Amino acid sequence: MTHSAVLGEAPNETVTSNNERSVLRAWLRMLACTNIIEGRVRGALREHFNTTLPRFDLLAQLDASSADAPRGLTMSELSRRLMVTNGNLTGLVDRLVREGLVARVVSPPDRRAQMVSLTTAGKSALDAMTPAHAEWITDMFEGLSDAERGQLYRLLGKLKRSTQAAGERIS
Amino acid sequence: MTHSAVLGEAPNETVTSNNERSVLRAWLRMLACTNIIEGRVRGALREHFNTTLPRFDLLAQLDASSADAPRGLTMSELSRRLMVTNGNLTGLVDRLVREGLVARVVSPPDRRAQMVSLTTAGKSALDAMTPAHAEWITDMFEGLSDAERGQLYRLLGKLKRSTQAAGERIS
DNA sequence: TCCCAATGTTTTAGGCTTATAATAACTCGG
DNA sequence: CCGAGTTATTATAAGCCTAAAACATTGGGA
Repeated sequence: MTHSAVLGEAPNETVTSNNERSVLRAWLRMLACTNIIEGRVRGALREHFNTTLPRFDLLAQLDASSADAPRGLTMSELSRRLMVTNGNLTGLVDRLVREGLVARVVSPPDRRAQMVSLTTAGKSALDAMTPAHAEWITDMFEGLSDAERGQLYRLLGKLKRSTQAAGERIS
Repeated sequence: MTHSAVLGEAPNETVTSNNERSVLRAWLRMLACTNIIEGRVRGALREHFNTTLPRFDLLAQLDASSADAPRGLTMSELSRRLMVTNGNLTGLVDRLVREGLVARVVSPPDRRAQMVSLTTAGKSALDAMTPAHAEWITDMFEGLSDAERGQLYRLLGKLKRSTQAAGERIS
């Protein structure tokens, strides 16, 4: 922790502080890692199961919610949990219904709402994909020890809280 | 903004190892952080500069390459550096040309190739955005100390190498 | 009862992204 | 010099994603 880091940079030609540079370096590396891993998962889902990451995520979310909500989730609740817009979900669910993996039925008590749920075929498809998905990720993290994974997890937790704090400073 | 934080559930404890769970936890948290930060940057670029992240990235890449390649980059070279497909770049450059931020001219020595370069307006637009962009990122990393940022950077470097090793195991 | 604000969903317009196919221009061996 | 293979780019088709507007239904007062 040098003086310059605390007190600000000497008046060089550079406007960018060391502080800022170290942040940008870390961010760009994190972005690169995420994109590599996500890209591999997308490619593997396509190659092995002929599907896409958003579809897998949707099926996984429905399955995870099945204890909580055995009759399924509404479009709005699903879009909240998947952190995507309602409009996006409309098309995504359309395609999964067409493939027979999810069912969408009007909710009797509120005819505006649609209950979306996994079909038997959807559950089977998900069960086939889940172990492979876990294996792909595990394989890509193989170079990190258990301790390092824990350290990464802890740091990312701190980063997540930091981003939330930053969000509140704006709002 | 996909890949919901759902997969950490282990409905079958006997199959999913602790090892695998710790990997999935770390991965989902990293994905969450990246999506949060990237989403904020996208929103801020749109709100403050009425532009998008891919366009900003393209301008930044051209600027970063200007020492290396003062006449600009070809479409293929640009797509390699931005890690997107050629077809993607065609539309992206189209829009930036329409906005007057980049120029695209046929390369005299090889009439198949297009040299893409920043216009004066493009350079000005980039210069206006760059400090704000750095500030947004810095703000979101504020909760991490210098040492923690370094630690994160180091761990991510190891992760990146790990993913590359995993890629070679497949190929 | 009827209106209207709130809520749930879809539509629309625009942009990003990929894989694959098509087109254009270059290079080089014969 | 000419055709085959290679390389650079664009076109196409499909899907993902968002914001904003439109549409549909509900529920609670006046």
